[in-house]
Amino acid sequence: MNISPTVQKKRESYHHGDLRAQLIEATRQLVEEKGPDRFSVAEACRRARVSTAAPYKHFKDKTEMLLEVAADGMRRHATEMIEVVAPFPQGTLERIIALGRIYIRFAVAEPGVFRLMFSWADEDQVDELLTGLGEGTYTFVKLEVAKCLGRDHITEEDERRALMLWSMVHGMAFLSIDNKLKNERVGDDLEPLLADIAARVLPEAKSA
Amino acid sequence: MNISPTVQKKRESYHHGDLRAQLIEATRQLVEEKGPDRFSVAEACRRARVSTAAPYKHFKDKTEMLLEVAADGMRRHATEMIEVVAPFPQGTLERIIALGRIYIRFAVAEPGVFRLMFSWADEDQVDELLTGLGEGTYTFVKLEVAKCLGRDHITEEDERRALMLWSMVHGMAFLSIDNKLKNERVGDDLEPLLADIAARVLPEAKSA
DNA sequence: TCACAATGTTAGGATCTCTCACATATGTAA
DNA sequence: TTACATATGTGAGAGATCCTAACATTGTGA
Repeated sequence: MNISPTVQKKRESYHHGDLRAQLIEATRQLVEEKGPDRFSVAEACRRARVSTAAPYKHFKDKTEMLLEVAADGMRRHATEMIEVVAPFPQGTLERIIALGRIYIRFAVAEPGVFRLMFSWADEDQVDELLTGLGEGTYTFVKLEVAKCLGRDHITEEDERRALMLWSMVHGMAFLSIDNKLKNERVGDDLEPLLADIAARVLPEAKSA
Repeated sequence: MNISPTVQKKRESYHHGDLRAQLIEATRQLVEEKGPDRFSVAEACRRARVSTAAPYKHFKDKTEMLLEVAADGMRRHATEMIEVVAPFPQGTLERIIALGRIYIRFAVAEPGVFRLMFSWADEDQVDELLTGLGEGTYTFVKLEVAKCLGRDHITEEDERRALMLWSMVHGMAFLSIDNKLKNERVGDDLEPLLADIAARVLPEAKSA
């Protein structure tokens, strides 16, 4: 088992120069390759070619390394969602559908990171940073829903509709990455399914 | 830290008598208390008052212990779902709503087991048993959907509708146990939300 | 320049999973 | 009942992990 060239780096000096960033990258790769549970600090160290004690100069513990990867995932996820609605006119179903599509695509493309972002029971340490990031993104979604219903501020009704949509794509994302949809080939039919769902939850919205 | 009385048992004989069952029960308890990731075989042994080598006479490895708990969860989950529709007439939305309610309640009541049942990336060993059990339950749900739409066998359209419903409750279950719904008090409003969702996905169904 | 902060390493403690050899109980056949 | 196989426990220990402590090397600001 040799080292991935994207992380490996011949080091002639005692100090590393860029260890923190390289450890995060190694962590992200390992979380994808092995899953968040099977990630080990020791293996990330091997990839970055440092001793197993080195990470503790940069991170409090293993959890903090994973947290960094999760937070980065949240930020990229949010960025993607904001970018993906841009081509479509405000208040249209197309924007909602695009959000759902990218949500599920992210989960399928990076299931390890997606799991870290959401399904993490690690109480206190995680909740501060991640829920902050998550709430920001969700507020953006709720505003999109509000605009579909002809408003420019979020009402309780908008929150109800947004929650239905979020639950649906979130559930579909997890069912996909947990391999529960073998017989219901969702990959092919995802697009019409998303459109159908969006229309059922937001029948009032105009459609382009 | 003392031992839970439900598992502890004074043992005067060399042999245990009921170790396998008690280990499974200890595993289930620990999965709930600490989460599936932080479960350790060693601690289950302490609770059952046996050496750390004892479990390997009954289980291949740690994964097999967890698998046993997950499979038991699947069976109980399925039983609950079958029982909960019984009071309502066939083909009514009430049955669908009852299914959604019990689905989410199970997740909230036993988040550790629920996570084991679904969010488990442990490839081969798991997929055989658990997906078998899961598919059985899902077929039952699909049949309920079909009956709501006036059929007694499952069509592609039924599968589409069932998938929407499953995704929605599955997503809501995970968002709940992952504590992502702090601001959207779902606990109180779950019932009307479920009814709303069911009506949107199955508008053709009669409602009692 | 030179003390000090930053960032590496080595060594080791505590814990964990799992295996191996051995101990003890239980059941079955003569 | 006795003898032996099988089932099920224990103790010891290999190998891996997370993390800390003490020490080594380098970069930097007064």
